[in-house]
Amino acid sequence: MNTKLIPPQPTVKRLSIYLRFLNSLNKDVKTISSQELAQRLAFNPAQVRKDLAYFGEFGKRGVGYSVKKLKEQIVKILGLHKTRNVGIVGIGRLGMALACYSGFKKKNFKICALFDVATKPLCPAIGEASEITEISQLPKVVKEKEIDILILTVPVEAIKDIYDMVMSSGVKAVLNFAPFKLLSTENVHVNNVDLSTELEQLSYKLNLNDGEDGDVAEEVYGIPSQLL
Amino acid sequence: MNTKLIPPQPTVKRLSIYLRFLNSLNKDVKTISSQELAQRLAFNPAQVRKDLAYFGEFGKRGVGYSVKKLKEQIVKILGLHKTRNVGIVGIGRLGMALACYSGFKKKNFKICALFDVATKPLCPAIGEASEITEISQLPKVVKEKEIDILILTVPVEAIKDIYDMVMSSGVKAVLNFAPFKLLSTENVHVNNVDLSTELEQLSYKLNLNDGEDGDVAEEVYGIPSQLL
DNA sequence: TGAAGTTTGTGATATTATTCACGAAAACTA
DNA sequence: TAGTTTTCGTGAATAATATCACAAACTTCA
Repeated sequence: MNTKLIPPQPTVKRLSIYLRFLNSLNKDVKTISSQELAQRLAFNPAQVRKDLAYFGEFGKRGVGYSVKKLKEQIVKILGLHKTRNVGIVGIGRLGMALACYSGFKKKNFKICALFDVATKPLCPAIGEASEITEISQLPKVVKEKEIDILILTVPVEAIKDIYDMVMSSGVKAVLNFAPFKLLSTENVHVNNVDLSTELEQLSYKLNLNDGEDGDVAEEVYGIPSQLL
Repeated sequence: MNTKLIPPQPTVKRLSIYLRFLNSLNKDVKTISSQELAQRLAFNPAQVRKDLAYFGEFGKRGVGYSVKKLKEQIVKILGLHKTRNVGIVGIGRLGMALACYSGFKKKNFKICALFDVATKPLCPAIGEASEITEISQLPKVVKEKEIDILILTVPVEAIKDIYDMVMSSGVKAVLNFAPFKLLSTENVHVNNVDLSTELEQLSYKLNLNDGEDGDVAEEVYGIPSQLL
């Protein structure tokens, strides 16, 4: 086995996707092959096997992978068995939507602080963190509540004001939704999600089709209706 | 020049990022070099040049790129000069947040229909599409309003019910936020955005740091405080 | 038991993407 | 004008990622 090698980032990304799919499976599916997994998710079977083999030998030849065991392994690899304390900075519509999203709770992400410049009316659905903390308190609260991850959903104009505060707060990871690419530092790992970029990708594809005909050939498409 | 070649997807993704950065620039910055662009965005200068060279020769040797001209070119490449009609399916918190997000309007994405199972109270900020259409009307409305892109923000349980309707509606592109990977077909290009996956990536990084010490070396970090 | 059928794990190979390195073009300097 | 500096565009080299292909391990069934 090649456990010593550093797994490539794409592999880690796919692990999330595998896990999500495994979780959606009916309870009576006890075992799954790389073939089946790959087919459903439009990956290559060898790729699935290789991804998993980076972390150990989870499969059984002639059989496939035990769904239960595989889920446990991926959870462990991704560190999802540990509870992570999450704070959200900028409680607009998007921040609120994320704060209320139940999917996070299920995966051990615990929203435990909400930061904003002003006190705003809160949705009642938020369990843990039911009030808004003034943003100047951020460094203090990050330390007190041992927040691991900050989600930034502030308007882009506000990014500059809070950047230094966030990066020096002691938080180890940041998920930034503001349309402004924040760079990782030695101490803080930043992931940028840009919703506009996603739409723009689609626009590009549409534009290709508009322009010239028959230009989007040779792409491998999945099995449309096979929704599980 | 190598205009004939098909540009790789990563290139298209970066174009969005270049454009966003160019737009954030002060008006008096007339020209920018691949060096400067790369430094700010943690890319390689040669990569920036190559990305742009796929589409033409936009730069001037010894000078750099005209910011104004470059913006225009990228807008054209991504097809952002054309107005795209967008519908949102599933008007929960996230759907509402996207519907109200002003960044889309600026980029010629026009939210012109909101679909959901039930009529819900609407936020007043939405201009164009100020009421919710019952989801069964989707195929009809997509055709009537010539909707190009559907954004799916339905709960994951609802995906199966609407999948066929969406894919056969005549829409050409889909942006799916439901935590379930939808596959593209010959006629419909799907982009999946999974917010949980993003958090899980961070969890993985945190987990690496937790586990063993000094294991996250050799990564190139950007210039932290250089926010423009 | 043994032969046929599956499916894993992985070395070898192919493909894709990034970075280097340098000639050519433009600008600036004196 | 000639020399120096800057910066592009791009072929070549490198690195990263994905796919192929096959031996080994396991199951099934006669």
